[in-house]
Amino acid sequence: MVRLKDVAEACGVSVATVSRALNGLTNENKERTARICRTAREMGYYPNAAAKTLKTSRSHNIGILYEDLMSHEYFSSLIEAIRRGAEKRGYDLTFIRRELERPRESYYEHARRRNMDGVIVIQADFDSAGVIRLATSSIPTVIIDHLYEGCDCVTSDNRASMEQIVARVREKGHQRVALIQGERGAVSQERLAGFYKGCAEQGIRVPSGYVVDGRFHHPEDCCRKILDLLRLPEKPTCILCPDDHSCLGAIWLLKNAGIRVPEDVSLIGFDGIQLAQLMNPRPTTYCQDYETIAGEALALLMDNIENPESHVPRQIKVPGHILDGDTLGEV
Amino acid sequence: MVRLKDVAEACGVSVATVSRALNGLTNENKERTARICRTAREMGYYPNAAAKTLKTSRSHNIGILYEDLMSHEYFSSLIEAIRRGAEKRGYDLTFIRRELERPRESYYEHARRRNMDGVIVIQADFDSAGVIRLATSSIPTVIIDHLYEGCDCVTSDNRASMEQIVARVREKGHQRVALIQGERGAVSQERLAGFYKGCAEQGIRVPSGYVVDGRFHHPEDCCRKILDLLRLPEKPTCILCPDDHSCLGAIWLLKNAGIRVPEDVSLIGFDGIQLAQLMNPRPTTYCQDYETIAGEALALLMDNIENPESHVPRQIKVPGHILDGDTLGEV
DNA sequence: CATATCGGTGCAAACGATTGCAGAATTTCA
DNA sequence: TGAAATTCTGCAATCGTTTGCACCGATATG
Repeated sequence: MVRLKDVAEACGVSVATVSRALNGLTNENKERTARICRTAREMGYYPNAAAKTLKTSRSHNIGILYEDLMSHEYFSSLIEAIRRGAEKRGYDLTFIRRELERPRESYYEHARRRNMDGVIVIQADFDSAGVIRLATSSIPTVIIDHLYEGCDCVTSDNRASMEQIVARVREKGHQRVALIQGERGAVSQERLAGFYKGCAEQGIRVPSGYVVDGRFHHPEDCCRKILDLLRLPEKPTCILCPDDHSCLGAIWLLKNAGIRVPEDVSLIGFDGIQLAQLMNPRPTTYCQDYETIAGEALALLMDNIENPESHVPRQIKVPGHILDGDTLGEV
Repeated sequence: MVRLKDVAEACGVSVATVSRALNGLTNENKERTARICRTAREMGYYPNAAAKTLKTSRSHNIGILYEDLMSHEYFSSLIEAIRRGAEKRGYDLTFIRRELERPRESYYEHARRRNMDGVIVIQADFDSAGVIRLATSSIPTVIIDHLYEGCDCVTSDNRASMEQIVARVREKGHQRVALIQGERGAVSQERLAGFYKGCAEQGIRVPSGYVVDGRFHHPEDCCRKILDLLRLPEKPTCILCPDDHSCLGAIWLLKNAGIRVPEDVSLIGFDGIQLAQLMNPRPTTYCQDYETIAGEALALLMDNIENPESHVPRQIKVPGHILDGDTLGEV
């Protein structure tokens, strides 16, 4: 391995000079500096990240925290977008280990041990001690899809999304609209608020029993809740599902019960996963703009990393858009 | 940050002693050792990975290389499986940057700079100089879904998979079976060989023009090739697609041409992605066992990392299985 | 009792980079 | 031309670990 020292010897200067030349802490156009850079390149020199990190306590490495579900397209697309952004800014991405695996190492400790400059939380149990510890620690952290007080957060504009969806549903003539929520949390709260607001604006009455608790990414649960809703005396004509995966799974499962979508009931998804566009029926859904979400998250993180003193935590809401499919019928 | 030195002072011993105590290089049961470990824990000590790496030149970090397509379920599932395995063995995973982004940093240099102990190549242009450089370097490398001479490789048993598929297709009565290949490469070669062997065994004649070049993960291309095949004077009744994504996309696109699957033509996919099971029709496909693929890849990598001298490169073929769906009809 | 053995300990030198400091070289300006 | 100002350079300390070496006390052996 070629060290700074080797380059220094080859050039007949000190390591300090080489270090400064390579890092541009000296006049670029000076002939000697140029020669050093060229020699370094020729010798195949590249800096040792560990040494650099040790000395500067900056690793140019950021942690990605998610607990499972990476194989869901929404999350993997998000990670991919983050990766592209991080690359562009000269950062690498390392997965944070799940706490389960290493008994005594918390997320926080892992991030510290690896000298991570910051962490982006993609998907986790936001009520768990581990995540809270991380979010309230001195390590710059950005949370996606949840809201913590005093912490950088990026989410889709869940409230507005619901208002838009309700408006679209109303356009199609629906008067009886139900909502299946995902797990309790900031996202669900926002969506619920948007749902009520949208219904109020559209003059849609929401009978009790039209808003039910459910789970994200859980087709069976979603299907069960749909069947429950359809057994109500005054049954809904359109049901909003927590996400595309639940929605699509539910459609599949409903077939067994002889229920067709959208003929018997309209369904709306959430996320806008690509592959779903190859489905039959294609879900009508709300596309989250994960490119922008990733970009905003990185921007916040970079600001926090680079200006830790002046950085003020923000909560950013990213708008998405409705994608029309086949699961929302006319009434 | 708590350093070894702090623990040493608190215990009234030298840093060397603490280091040895924590790393178990001394008699565990000794009372003093136990006390040091306890104190370290109480003080919230955890080792600094950068310092450790610098000194030992082992980072316990492995690189993941893929160039795009992470949002495809097959790849994200594979990465997830690798992550779980790596975690269990005490390793972290870091993405290798695409060469495009940083003009002068190659995959090899990135891996070296970050002191990566090894690299797993998930998906890449296997003919590119960068990947070859990496695979032939001194950095332990495992390739998934390709074969390099003298390098650890793990793939599905592509040859056998095709034989099985052809047998299943024959069972359903098909006599005219065509194959759309993915990009040229080891995987396609193996599948082609398996296809011919399977056809020979089943007594299926393969007219010229029944084997066409195509692309992986490219629905439009796949659809075009299918239409071409269906224009042949003696048109096939069953077509094997390069992968599920192409197959599903093609089904969707074929609708526009008024072609129904499996009524007008049977299609077979490859990969066995989960979400496809919620589709209509569900693809009949070959499930790759990515848990096992990930496990084998890690096992090879670990062996290479830990016994670089005695390690001999191997090529492992992992069997999968056929998943029956709706796209293979009876003739 | 003297000597060899042995486990445990501390000292100090690495690993490969960055950076404050002081002095050398260069430039600026009178 | 000479002094002051400015830029560049090398020295050496440092980041937090690991580890070879020498040493020490305790135990085993003759």
